[in-house]
Amino acid sequence: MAAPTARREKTRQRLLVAALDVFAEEGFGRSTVEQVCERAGYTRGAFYSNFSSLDELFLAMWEERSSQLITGLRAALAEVPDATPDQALRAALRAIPVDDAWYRVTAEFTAHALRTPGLRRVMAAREQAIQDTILPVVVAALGRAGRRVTDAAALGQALVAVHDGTSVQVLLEPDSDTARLRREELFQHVLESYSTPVNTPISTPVSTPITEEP
Amino acid sequence: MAAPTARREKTRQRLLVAALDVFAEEGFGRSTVEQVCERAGYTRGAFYSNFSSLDELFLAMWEERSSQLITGLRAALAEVPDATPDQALRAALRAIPVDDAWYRVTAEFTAHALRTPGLRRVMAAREQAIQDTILPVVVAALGRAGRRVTDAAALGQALVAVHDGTSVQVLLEPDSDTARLRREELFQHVLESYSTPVNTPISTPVSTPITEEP
DNA sequence: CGTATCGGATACGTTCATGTATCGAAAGGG
DNA sequence: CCCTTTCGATACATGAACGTATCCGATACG
Repeated sequence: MAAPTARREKTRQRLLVAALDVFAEEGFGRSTVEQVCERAGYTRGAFYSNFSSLDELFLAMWEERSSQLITGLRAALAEVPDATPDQALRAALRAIPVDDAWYRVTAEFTAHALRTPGLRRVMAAREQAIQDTILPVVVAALGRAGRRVTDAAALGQALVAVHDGTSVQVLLEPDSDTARLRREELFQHVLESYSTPVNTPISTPVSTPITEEP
Repeated sequence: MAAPTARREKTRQRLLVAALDVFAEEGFGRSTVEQVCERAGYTRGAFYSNFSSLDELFLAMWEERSSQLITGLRAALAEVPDATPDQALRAALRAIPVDDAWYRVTAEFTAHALRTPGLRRVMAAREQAIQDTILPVVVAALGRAGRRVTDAAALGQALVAVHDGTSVQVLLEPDSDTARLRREELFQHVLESYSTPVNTPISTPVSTPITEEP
């Protein structure tokens, strides 16, 4: 009973993979248990033996997938330990590409999470994990470039926001890549805005000076 | 026949209003025609007499709602013609509050649009309209503050991205408002990054890592 | 007023997804 | 090698949502 027997694990895995595809194509709300099973090559019996509801599968799939992304991101960043901010940025963007299918699923999951109190925390935690993964690398890279980050937490939040916000724009115009270029531009502006050169002792804060300490 | 008779218009309107509520609560995919009708105080007969599918209703509702938002935004900005960038920003954020229900619906609509080719264009057009509404005001305000915008289109895209990206973060932590503060902070950084003081003759080009200006 | 048309309600039949309960086959253990 | 347990397939009953076709009341119009 304690052993998740290889077979079981495999079908579970195939169901999770199938779920992403189906949800991306049909939308979560419009997806059915049978569609997922069919795509995975099973019948509903297998499903109900592994999950109790589509909701549960959705959560499991999203958690697995997003933690895979974080892992990949961490690995990619670890490969360029001495990167400049620009290089680090590019490495990160390469590790987390703007994927159409994944974006759709994430958008729906977000909506779902916002209306399901328990899931809010899950999402918030995931977002925090992303920031915790990026920040040390970004701060270090900026440091190497002679810049000190003033408010790391704020920078982390800003980077995630920029990623999320620009992803749609990039996906909305698949043919042209001006959106993609502007996206990188924006990232660089943010990196600059949230850091100051160590040489310059005169720190000129923006309009509202916010240098807080939690 | 050409006249949409007052009665018809009223029920159509009530259906649209009900739709937003239902979609926000249940999610679009999980919503049914009957739920919408029930909330609006009609039966399915009324629905099929006005719309041919939930998809059609969804689109109609989203278009109406979002153009209302743009109208409101335009009006709010028109009321403060001599605003500083900071004032203009606050006026805009007041006109487009971060609304939980509307965000959920928008998120799902985005996902839906990304998987429905025809809707992509609709969304893209709407995004463009938003930028066209904001930009002149923002550019003017920055001008009054002695700043010239270098690349207006890029700024518009950035502002929208920041709005979208930070909205989730604000909604994810409803109790604390640090996210909300950081959101404004980020907006201000962006306004600064995409403009340069007219005094300074040395124009520092955008992309590559550069020093901060003023 | 009377009448014709329009708009929404009611009443179908049908399809489809769900969840459970049961059965058979594949692993694993002695 | 058999026996037990586990896992997924099959069968079934139920309920829900759909779309249509029809009917009736309200509204505009002569």
